[in-house]
Amino acid sequence: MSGRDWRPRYVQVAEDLRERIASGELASGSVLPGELELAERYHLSRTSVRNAIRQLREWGLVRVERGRGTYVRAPRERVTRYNAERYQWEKDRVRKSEEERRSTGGVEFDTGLTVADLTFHAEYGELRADEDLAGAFGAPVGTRLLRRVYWTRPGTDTAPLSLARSYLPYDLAARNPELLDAGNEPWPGGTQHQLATVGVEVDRIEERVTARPPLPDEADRLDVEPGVSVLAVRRVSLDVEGRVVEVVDAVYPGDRIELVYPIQLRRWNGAGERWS
Amino acid sequence: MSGRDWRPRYVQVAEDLRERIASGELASGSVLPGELELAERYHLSRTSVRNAIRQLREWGLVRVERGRGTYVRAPRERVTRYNAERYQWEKDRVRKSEEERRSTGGVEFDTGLTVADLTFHAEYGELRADEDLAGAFGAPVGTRLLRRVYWTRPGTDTAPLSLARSYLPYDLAARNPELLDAGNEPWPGGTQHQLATVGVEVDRIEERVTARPPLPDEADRLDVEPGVSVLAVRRVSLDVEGRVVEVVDAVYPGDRIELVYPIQLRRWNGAGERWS
DNA sequence: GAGTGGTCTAGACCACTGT
DNA sequence: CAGTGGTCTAGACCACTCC
Repeated sequence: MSGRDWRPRYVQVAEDLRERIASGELASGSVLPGELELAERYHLSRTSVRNAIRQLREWGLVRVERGRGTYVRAPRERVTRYNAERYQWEKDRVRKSEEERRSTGGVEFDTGLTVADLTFHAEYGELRADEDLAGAFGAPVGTRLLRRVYWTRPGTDTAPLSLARSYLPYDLAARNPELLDAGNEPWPGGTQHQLATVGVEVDRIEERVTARPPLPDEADRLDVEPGVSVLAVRRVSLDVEGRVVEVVDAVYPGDRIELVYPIQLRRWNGAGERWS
Repeated sequence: MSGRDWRPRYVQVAEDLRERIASGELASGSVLPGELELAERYHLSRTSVRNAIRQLREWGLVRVERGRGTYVRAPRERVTRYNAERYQWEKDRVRKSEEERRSTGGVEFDTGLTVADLTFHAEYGELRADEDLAGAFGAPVGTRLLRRVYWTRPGTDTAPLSLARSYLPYDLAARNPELLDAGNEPWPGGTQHQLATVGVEVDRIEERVTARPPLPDEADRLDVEPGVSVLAVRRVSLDVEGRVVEVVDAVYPGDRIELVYPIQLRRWNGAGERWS
């Protein structure tokens, strides 16, 4: 370094380590030197080194494991989700044969993987709508809901790609008792097919996207460092009569997922140069 | 507290302060006691108190100002952006009179505010496409681009709602020299009208949404604490011939913005109960 | 038992803000 | 000037992992 560097020392250390990771000197998967050793090397206290490491965690560059060490993360490839196309694809699939439906699920749509490569988890439960959910359903507080929790991940990876809480009106789901049994998951054809078995055609889906730091349990399950961001998506499905038939709160690791939304505008159709 | 609380002390302090803020005991806008005083009150070291305050910052509950103090944030109302409707509305407006266009801009569409209530900033510059932008435009690296930086905020608030970098192919923009002059901003009618003056009809817009921690300068400008998340949106506009006519990289404070995307599915149209 | 990261202490000096 | 938050030190004890 030539001249003074006025940034705090711990920022300089973080920068230095960042460069070493980027250059491959610290290969992904390898262990960083222990905090005491880093402190010695950089002539700093352990506290300052820890501050530097906190930066690296927030940047998503390292993963810290208690009692073991600090590891360089594999550069994460982003998975791109085309939700609009995906839901249409799921809807089209509802009317295909069970065999066809069984062969692929929604995650494969994103990743190209087959069912065998995926770890899938589902938990079912019951719930009374709180104010928030009641508002989403346009139903009274206390309405009985079927609550389902999912997480999916590519079998090769250790990191789930999504964590989703789905809510269905209990009375609606109960029309087909099979829908109340978590043992039937993964359901061939997905939620839209499940809804179809009780006579519901999904017509319109609205996604509300926000970003926030992960809650502690989400950080665990999605394997994101606390301090990294997650995308929180609330997905509301409406049937052809405009009734809310499902509400999903999904959480994605912000650094591994990219959500793509296409917006088609109406054409002017040969109106020529009418602008002023 | 009854029984042992095994969480770290600083987490307990953060929780305690969180509850005091939620209950209104610490009103929004008010100053927290200094770190030394908090340390004394909780019988902790200043370091531990600082850890607690770091949590509150990540939760977006307090804002820290150096040399002044730590302030309780106003609970942030979320602004909801309906981008699909918004772009259609902007497109429709292209063919309205200049007077009509002049009266409202895009931000008002979201907030209901009028132009007078808004602070608007634009900077123009030139740029050669790097690999990333060249890929987005489907053009060679080094292609000349017009680069425009915007930020907007409600005049009453101190916090910008968005920070956007827009890129246009320079040769396209140069067909109307007025488009090269930042002095013409805010342009009545927005980008779609600007493009219309050089003969472009925008047909399709694609938004790619990700989440990440803010860069230091973004944290400054958007007034989010470092550690809080931002929504990063890349918006690509295509004209009726499928050419990329604009690329925008927009950043929104994740805790103040909600992006809504409607997804309309094709109807089955009286096909009846064909599911198996 | 040795090594790791997580928490915590009791100091210190600094730059910045207000009066 | 006094008070604030930002950085930094040189220790300490703990729970956890691995051998």
